[in-house]
Amino acid sequence: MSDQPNARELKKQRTRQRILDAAITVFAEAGFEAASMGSIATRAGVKKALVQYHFETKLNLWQEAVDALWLQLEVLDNRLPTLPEAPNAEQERGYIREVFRQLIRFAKDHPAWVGVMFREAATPGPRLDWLVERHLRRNFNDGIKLISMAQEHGLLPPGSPLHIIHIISGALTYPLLVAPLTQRVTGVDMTSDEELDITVDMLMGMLSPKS
Amino acid sequence: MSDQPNARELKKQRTRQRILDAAITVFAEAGFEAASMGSIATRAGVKKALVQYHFETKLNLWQEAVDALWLQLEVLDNRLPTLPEAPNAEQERGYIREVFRQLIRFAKDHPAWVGVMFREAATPGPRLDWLVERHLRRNFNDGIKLISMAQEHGLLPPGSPLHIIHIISGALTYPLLVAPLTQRVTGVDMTSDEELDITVDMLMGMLSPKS
DNA sequence: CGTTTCACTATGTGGTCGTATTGTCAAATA
DNA sequence: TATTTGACAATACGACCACATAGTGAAACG
Repeated sequence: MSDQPNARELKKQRTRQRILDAAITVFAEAGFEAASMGSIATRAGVKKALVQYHFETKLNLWQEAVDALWLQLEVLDNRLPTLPEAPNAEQERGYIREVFRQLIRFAKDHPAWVGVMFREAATPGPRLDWLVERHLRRNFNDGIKLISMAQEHGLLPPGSPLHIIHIISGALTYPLLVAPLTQRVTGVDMTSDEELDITVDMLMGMLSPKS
Repeated sequence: MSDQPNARELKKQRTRQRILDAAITVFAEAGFEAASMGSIATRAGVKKALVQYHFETKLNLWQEAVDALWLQLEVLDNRLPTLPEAPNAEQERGYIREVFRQLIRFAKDHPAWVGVMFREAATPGPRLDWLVERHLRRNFNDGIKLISMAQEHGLLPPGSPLHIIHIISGALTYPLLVAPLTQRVTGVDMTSDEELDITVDMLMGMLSPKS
């Protein structure tokens, strides 16, 4: 057969990946409409026609870029701690805190993920439909499951998991989203590890068992 | 002089306002780059050249649209309750709760405001610079002042007002931002008054005095 | 080593973008 | 009523867009 690592095939895959990386960045920064095949090509250091050659259409490039982006989520999954079998209260709080820390750090380390996520989530349309069926529904269900489990362990206050996940997600991602604004107004970089930890600690304090 | 309500001048101002309203909507939905003078003209029911005639450039139209949008904030200011002189604990909690409710309801009733806000806040650039100096710095300082005051009254937990305002803002606006996504995944409309109230109550519970 | 394959390039097309120029015609003015 | 004004329209321009087509040249292959 022909799956020996051809020098030709290898180079092809490398350029493909270069284009994909550039596409992820540009799509996240500019949004689908404002991003252009030309700017993606330039950022990847290739000719515009080559992007078209490898990915046919802009929509197809976007979908493949999104898939590549979501692949990185598996890295996050592997970083998330697992709750010990018979944990004490101390261990439980440490667990949920660590989950929050990993979540917000992942979001910080993958601004493209946050960018794409928010740009598409805010606008109904075929791209959101595709994204929901392809990735987001599963992500969402996983999140709900995590919240429910944490509630059963008394780690989170009771109440609708749907609303809790919105509040937590908002509290964790908002500082990253508007970081350019905050930076401009206050000079503080809310994406630094120190500020992120403060945010997590504050949220933990708010979510702490029974007032 | 000439400020009697000319029939000519009156019609002019009416078309100007029509264009401005259309611009607000389109800019909020599509973002600056993806919004086009043509689509704004079409939505306003006028010819594209007329938009150019009234507002010269796209950037200028955007700035005037943003100014018109921020004018609506004054309505919010008037709706916000004032804290009684010597309030008891009950009144104080009612006060902060009402502030949250008015904030989230304003955001719901003015999706264009939220749209513009987030699209620009997330992307550094000259438009964000302009927006900060023109409106956001003042809005931000007002917010910080409100948080600090609430803290002094024991209405909010102690800690950096900067982080608290981020958490609260995120918790309140995130559900609205990703509402199209949530709707698509769960069928629940997080922008309905009932769901908004649940969110506010839950946030109030988290922020309640001393755990 | 001659032939074929294909990653990549040069060039083109129809469309839309923001912007500029010129024309038109009814209302305001004197 | 004769003239001027100005809100609005018609048209054009160069730039850029996504996408299409016809090469080209070096690596792969028989």
